[in-house]
Amino acid sequence: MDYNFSDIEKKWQQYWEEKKIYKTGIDPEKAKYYVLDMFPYPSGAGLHVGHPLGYIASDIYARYKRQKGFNVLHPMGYDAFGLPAEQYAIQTGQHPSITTEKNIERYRKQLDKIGFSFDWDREVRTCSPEYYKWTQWTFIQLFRHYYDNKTQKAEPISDLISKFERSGNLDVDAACSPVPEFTAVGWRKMNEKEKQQVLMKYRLAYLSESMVNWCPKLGTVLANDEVREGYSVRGGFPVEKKKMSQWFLRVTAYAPRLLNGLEEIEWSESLKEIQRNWIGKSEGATIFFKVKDSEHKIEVFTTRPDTIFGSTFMVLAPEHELLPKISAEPYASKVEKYIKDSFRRTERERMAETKTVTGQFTGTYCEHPFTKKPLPVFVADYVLISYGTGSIMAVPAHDSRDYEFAKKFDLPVKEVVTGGDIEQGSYEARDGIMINSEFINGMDVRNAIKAVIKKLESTQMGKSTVNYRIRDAIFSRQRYWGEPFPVYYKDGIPYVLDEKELPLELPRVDKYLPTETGEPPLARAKNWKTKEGYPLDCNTMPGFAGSSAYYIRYMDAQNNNELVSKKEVEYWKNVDLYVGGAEHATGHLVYSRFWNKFLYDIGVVVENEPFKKLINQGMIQGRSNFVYRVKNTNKFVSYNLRNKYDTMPVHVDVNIVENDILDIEEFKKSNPEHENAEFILEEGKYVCGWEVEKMSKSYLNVVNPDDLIQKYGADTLRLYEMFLGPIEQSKPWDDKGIEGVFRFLKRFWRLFHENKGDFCVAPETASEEELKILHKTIKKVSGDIERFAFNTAISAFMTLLNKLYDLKCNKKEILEPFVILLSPFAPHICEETWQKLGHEESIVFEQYPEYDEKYIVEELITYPVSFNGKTRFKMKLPTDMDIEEIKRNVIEAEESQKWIKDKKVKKVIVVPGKIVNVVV
RNA sequence: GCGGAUGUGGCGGAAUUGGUAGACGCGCUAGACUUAGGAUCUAGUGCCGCAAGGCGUGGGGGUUCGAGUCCCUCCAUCCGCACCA
Repeated sequence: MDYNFSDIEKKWQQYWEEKKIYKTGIDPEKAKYYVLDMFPYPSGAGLHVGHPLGYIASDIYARYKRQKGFNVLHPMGYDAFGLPAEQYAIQTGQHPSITTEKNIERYRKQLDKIGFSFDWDREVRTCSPEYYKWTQWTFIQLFRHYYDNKTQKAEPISDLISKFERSGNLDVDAACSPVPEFTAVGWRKMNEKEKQQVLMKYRLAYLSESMVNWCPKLGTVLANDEVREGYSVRGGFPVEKKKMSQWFLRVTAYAPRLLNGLEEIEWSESLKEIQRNWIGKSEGATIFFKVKDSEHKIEVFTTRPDTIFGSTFMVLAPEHELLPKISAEPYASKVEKYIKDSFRRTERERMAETKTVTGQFTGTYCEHPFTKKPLPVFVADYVLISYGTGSIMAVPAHDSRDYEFAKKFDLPVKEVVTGGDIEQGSYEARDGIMINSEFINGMDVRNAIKAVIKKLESTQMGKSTVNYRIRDAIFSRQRYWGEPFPVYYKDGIPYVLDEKELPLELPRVDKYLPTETGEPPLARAKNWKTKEGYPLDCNTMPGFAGSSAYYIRYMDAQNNNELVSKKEVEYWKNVDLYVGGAEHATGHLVYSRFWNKFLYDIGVVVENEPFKKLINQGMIQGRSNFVYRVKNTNKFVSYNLRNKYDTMPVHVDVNIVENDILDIEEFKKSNPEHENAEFILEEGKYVCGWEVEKMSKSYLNVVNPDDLIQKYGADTLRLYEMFLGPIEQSKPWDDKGIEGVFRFLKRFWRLFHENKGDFCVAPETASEEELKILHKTIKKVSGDIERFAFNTAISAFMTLLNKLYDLKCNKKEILEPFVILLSPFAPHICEETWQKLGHEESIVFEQYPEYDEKYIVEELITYPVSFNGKTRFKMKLPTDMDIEEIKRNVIEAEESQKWIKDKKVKKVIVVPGKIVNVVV
């Protein structure tokens, strides 16, 4: 009987589903293990061969862990809110939920065919009200909490109010937006609106006016990582700056914990480094510069307080709020013009001109905190409002941008650290001795920094400061297809709905576009207000809202009363293994860590970090094929002959090319235009060229898993995707080679069947040699799975199978463990053979074989013998032979004489069990 | 500019701690079986050389009895971030 993969796979997929094999629940007898994949956005294009790569890896690991006796939680769901469905809705008028539903159905069918071990009873969809009820619920909690720097955690706003009533905000050390100081009396004097405005500065979800990336074409605000070079990443529309009222999440409050938390999780160093850079901690000092003849102070942040005596001017960002207040005539109007111009310039223009320095004197001077000398104040767009305080003390001698600026505006350059040549350029290194710097002269940079900070603090002109690059996340989107905010406005003041009102469901609208007045689509909804008649917020939440806590919801997906019950979360805790793409390094993986830490603070979850171990699977790129059309003809010339003609490369569908050889007949059929095409062949074949590109429909290089499953079966697909190479490496997809693993499975099948095709395994006891190779494979494969080296595990299976063929071994004693070992990789064929071996239970919970050390050790070791580091021959010696004896044996060996000859043996190095090296 | 990753046969890749470089697979070559084969099996396959042998892990240098692996330096490719004070 042949290996009929399609019958076998259908049979077992049905069996698993009917018996609910993968259904999981709390089992206090077993240790839990939570394996999670990043859930997909169900796009209209369906899965391509790159998507399942990570899912296959995690599925193998989940199956392995089950057989190792763990209670494995392995769920799947859909990140179903998103722009493509909304765009489609705009074009067709069809509600996005319909398209989304359809796409999900297709994804599910494709996923099912690959044979994953998901517990589908726990499925979540971010767009279903039962799910987003809890996204909204969490938002309400964020609104009702602030971050206390003393306790280093989120605390209820009600506590903050009692503090205000007791002593105002003087003793409060909290993460907040700039807020004036007030006393208890001051607090009590405020009216409701004023109180709410103050509280808003403290909330972890807060409303704030801010400069945002406004995309008029999309009618929406974009996050910084959604804008590239002044254009929207999706759609490529121009983006401009605009002041808008937006919801924010105070992610910055958690910056230190987000940074420190990285120490305790097993993520790749490179990914942690990306997060560290994103959080961007820098230590330095805040220094206040008094503005001459004014009450105002300019606050700057610097990492080099030691260079303070080298500061010769000040620069503010164009957006800086002090500018209009301090600019003095006759410069004020010029400053105003400069600000306007810089706003008009798009990000792209500003970036294109990084070489040209621009700026404008404000007519105002600051006082140097130590020398009391006047420093001119400039506005220039090389200073960014979003970093630090939006203002700097310029030290041209020791900062290259300040240096350029000083040269252009003819400002003094004062050297304060030795080591450079300020005629040539700035000297930025931290090596050198302080000069021209009064009380810090002669110190090195490190000590000078300490001394300056000490002095600043004692004179109250500054303080030691830690600054973070990370910014609060803008949380409003002016779109339809997202979670509505559970927020209403009373007298223009935002209040959150009571939890009982949740979910606040998306209303129907006539169109999925902004209104004519530029309001978000929800403003089109009739009756978009509370029962009491207060208007509801018209924004929706961004994509990361729904994906920030989905891993928690899986633990208790059906629970309608809580985000997650105590019982469930105390059992499942957090994700042990998370598998997904590295493109989420700064988005999703920062936000969900933030989200989790907040939920931890308010006692909903029990772990500080959501994802203990994380594996980034590499991207599967496309491998495009080309044919070469002779210009202005219908003639195509084979790859290696193309230079003899004037040709043009044309993409050709990779599905009609095999090993770069074009299927000419299929090519002719593919397009009426090609029906009469002529071909110039080499050696009777048409060879195509190739290139690595993104996998995309337009490049005709999309490989669909369904087609491969049809041709080879899911088990082959699973094996091949893993066999391709290390999981973390990006690589182009290439079908060539899939035959190899297919052949392996066919050979595996035949091992259990006689020539006639009947199932047949031998009952005899296995030989020493057979047990040896089996146990070595057990050791190798389990080790490889533990370190996610699935490609080498598959090699080990192939080696074992080849060896069993050599030994003509089809003994049950060997084959049974073999089937279990292979089952996480190729579950269908293994269930089938397992059943044929006489087992009634599914192999899914069969105990994973353990290796026995006694079969691993060898009595004889083949030593490679080298002379001066070059291997010359091999020699079998007993494992337990002592070093001196090995030396004697090697030197006296016949083959050695040839290499020693008349030379003197200087030294013999023996590494027991490894190698012998003779130095002559 | 800064940061990260990668570089090994015709191809995908292996070598987990400095110890036989090229496991395993593809492809290719030759042969066997078969009505046939895009099935299966056997043998071979890093490069140069008839051979003995020599050369080989992006280039150059170093440490070591011994380097794909460690150090220095240069080059190439890919991916992040980008006026970060």
